[in-house]
Amino acid sequence: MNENDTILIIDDEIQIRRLLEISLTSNGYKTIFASDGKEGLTSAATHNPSAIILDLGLPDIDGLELLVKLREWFNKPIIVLTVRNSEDDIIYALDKGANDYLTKPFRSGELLARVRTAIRLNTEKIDSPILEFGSLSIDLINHVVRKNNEIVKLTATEFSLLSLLAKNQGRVLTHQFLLREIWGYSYYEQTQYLRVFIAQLRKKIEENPSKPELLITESGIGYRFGN
Amino acid sequence: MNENDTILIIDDEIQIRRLLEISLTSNGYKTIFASDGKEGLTSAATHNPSAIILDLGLPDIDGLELLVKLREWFNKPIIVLTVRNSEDDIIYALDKGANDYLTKPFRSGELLARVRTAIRLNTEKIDSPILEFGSLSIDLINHVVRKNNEIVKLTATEFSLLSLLAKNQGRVLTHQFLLREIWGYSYYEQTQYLRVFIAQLRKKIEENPSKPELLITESGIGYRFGN
DNA sequence: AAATCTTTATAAAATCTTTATACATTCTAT
DNA sequence: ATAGAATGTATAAAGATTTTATAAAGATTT
Repeated sequence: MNENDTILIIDDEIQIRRLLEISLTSNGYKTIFASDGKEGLTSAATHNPSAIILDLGLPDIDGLELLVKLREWFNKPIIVLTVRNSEDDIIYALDKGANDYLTKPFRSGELLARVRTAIRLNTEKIDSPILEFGSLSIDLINHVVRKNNEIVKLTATEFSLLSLLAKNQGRVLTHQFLLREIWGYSYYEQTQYLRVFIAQLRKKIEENPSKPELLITESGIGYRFGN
Repeated sequence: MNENDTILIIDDEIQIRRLLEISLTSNGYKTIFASDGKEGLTSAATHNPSAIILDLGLPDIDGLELLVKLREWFNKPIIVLTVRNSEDDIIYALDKGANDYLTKPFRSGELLARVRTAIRLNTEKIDSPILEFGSLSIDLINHVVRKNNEIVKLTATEFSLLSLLAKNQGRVLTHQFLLREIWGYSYYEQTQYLRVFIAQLRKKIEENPSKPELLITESGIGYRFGN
């Protein structure tokens, strides 16, 4: 379930960090910590966590500013956890892209439930468990791809790439986006990786790999799955 | 924006209903009310609201039961709004599919922000801005252009030019402006580029490329999309 | 040792730029 | 008012550049 979910905590209070670490790790999450805004930004970029818990009172920049900066590219849940209880802050944070807003002191069971909810809402509309496209089926939960009911053997990277494209069927995903999502934040220039893996996928899932009907090239932009 | 969003309020307290009605309608939402669980279920089914605000203390059945029943088929946001403040209730409600949980008394600005957030999170990945012009559609986010529902393959530059013109439908954009926006600041004299690309676009999207109806020439000035 | 991922090399394809040419429109001098 | 010049436009096509597909070698991981 949440075995691979990493939560980034951006907060400089030692006690809060301890508390969060205990309750999150004992519920199967991995945790990373950042104690100021700058560290938070780079950590989000390098680790690509499944969610961020963000304090607003940071030593270097205001948490709401950081929220806005993160939202320029970070599309996973951001849960604000802060002592600031003014309605203005709450409204501002939610309207700037926060998924939830909790005030300290907080109850750790509730926080956990809200983390679960945020992650669930973020993934459920994408992850219908089995995607079907003609004779191709992609089982996202069991990591199994079938073509004409026969299992196609894909490597981990091939599967990630295929499922990311398939989940966004009909949409052009840019080279940058694909590279950042699958290889990591700093790999956005390694376009060649994509070409190699797209070619491998086409060999495995296309009826006629030289005339692809599923994995479509958008020259100069990226790739698209299906129409 | 939220002009067509209808919110169903399932709550039997008159004062809460009045308060919610005022703040929601004055922010552009339509409201429907149900005062017990049974009415709530049928109302959700018949009106298919964009979100539900659910009180847990209902006269006929427990709100958490109703939540579970609703979630069997209702996939839009459900925001629980209740006096019940026990952590168990909060965790249970969130894990059973509530999108948010607010306790009474509540601040109406915050409630509105949470409603906005819930609706945004529910829809943001599903629909993207699509420009429609007769049989032509331009999906700006997914970078897909369709004519009579068939995908028109455009190059990156062609797409930029078309979407820039279409976003400014009816407005004349000068040669200089178009060249600077798409090719770069110093390209403002390369009017010939525009002619070449406009001609290519007309071949791809006009019914009759020699009598353009979408990409209109404004001689000596620039080009215009549509009327 | 086998499988997978990364990197390099190269040919092919697609796209963009530039040139050439024909057509259309506006302006000007008679 | 009209011939002719000047300006603006459409389009095809050649040339240059960028992007892509693919195989295969090297590195890394399992």
